[in-house]
Amino acid sequence: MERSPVRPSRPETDAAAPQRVLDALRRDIILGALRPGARVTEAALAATYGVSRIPVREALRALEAEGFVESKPYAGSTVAKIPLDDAEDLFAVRGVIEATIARRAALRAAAHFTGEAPSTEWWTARRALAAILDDGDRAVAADALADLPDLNIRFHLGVAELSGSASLAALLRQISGKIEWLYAADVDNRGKQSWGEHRLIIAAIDAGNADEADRLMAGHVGSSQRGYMERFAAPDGTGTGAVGATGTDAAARG
Amino acid sequence: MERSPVRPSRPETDAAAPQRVLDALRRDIILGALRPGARVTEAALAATYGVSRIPVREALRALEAEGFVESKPYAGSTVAKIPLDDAEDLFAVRGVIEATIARRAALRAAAHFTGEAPSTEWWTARRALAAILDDGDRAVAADALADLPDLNIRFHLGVAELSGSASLAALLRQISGKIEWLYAADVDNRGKQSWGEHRLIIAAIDAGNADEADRLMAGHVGSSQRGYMERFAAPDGTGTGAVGATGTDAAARG
DNA sequence: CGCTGTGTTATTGAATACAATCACCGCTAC
DNA sequence: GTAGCGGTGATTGTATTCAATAACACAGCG
Repeated sequence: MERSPVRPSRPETDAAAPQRVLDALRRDIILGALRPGARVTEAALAATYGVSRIPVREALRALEAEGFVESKPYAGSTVAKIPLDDAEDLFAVRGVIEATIARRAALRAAAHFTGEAPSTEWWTARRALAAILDDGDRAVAADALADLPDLNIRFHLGVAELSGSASLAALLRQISGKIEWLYAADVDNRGKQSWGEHRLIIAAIDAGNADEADRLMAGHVGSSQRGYMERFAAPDGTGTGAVGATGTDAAARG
Repeated sequence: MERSPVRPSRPETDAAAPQRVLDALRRDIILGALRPGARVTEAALAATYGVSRIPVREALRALEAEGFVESKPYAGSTVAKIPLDDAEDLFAVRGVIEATIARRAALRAAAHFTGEAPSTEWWTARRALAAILDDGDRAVAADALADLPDLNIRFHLGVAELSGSASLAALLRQISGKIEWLYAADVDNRGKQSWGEHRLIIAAIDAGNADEADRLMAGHVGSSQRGYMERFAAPDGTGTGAVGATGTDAAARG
């Protein structure tokens, strides 16, 4: 059957395609299936995921903005270098961002005690957080440690949504991707003892105790940082171990 | 009227087109030419800039990642709401990021005293910074205050490059865009007295004095924050003025 | 008179087609 | 033997075209 003369194809719109490719690619990079320096060509990815190059392009550009790939015009994209040197600084900044988020979430909860009605988005975020906490507890009980990294990210992003600050949530999203990348570079998770701290943080937020939420979250991130530093022990001498004035300030405050 | 059968056009590749559209759009949003809530359609922008919808798409997606526009599938893009409520938190986080950057830049300079040779990129960044400082001084002398906001951004991003931390530089880039947006929402610059502090910061960095660089940069951002807060004085009561434990901690440290 | 359902329109999403550039390889000259 | 150089292939960048969805207006009905 001949086709109509000016219709060489039939574009099938699938608005979720770029998101799928983006998530899959980012997971592959963070988990190490794609090593730093590896070339990622649009055509290959398009064939892999069964879509055209256009959605693949979108995903690659998003990953470039997130810092996971590097692109040069007409020269293609490669997986970026893992920011190992930035580890301590990233933890320090993350500590401040997360503590600020926790504080703000608690202030928002406190406002609910003084008569202000919780918004719909707040309830949605709070319910999602409860589900995440339950899932994490189940995973800990079943020793399904492989599920914890993903749940951990979702917990922290959930708190960010609870805080209502889109700007801080965006910053956290950007930085936590990098940190998960650091972790997955050698080990896949930092054990389950830190999961228990999550309920304490949520309790402080629910109670509207801003100082306590700030302090607990800072300590939570700080112990995470210490666990990382003990494991990888800064083989290079770029001042690590002495740079900690800001870092420990943020992590050990309170 | 039939057209030539298989050649309806001739794509002219211009790899810089998305960047041009991105920069122009972001400037229009930050400077207020495009108000929050305004609809931005791909076709209109394509006509405006004389390119196809594809580069416009790329620019819009990048702006979405940066938080300046919001998009819904098949529904179009609108300019996002100015994050006024996040102002204090954004300043707090920016203070920590910038102080960390200054500290790291100073540590890098200190390494040069102990025998490590400066890299080519370091020299390039240092030279660019010197030029920016001179340009700013000239602008201050000529009372060309309109040039200061742009020079200010370039100064801070230049220090980020000097620090050598691509991750922190990316975070700063994201957050400083938001802060400039806040400023430009009502006033265009915060005067010229703060420009003089820049040379002091660079002097501390060049001397390799990490604590001093950290302290000066934190104070610099802190006074910027205080200037903003005095001007806009939180008309809404979202806890502003009491949220400052983290904020003032980062801003007034030292 | 208000509301709902439907048709229309405008706008985005994706697939294909073509142009421009870069990287690599072999070749030639010294 | 090595450095410089041109050709060739591969890959990205953009323009056009068609499909699908959302927003909107209007007519019909309660």
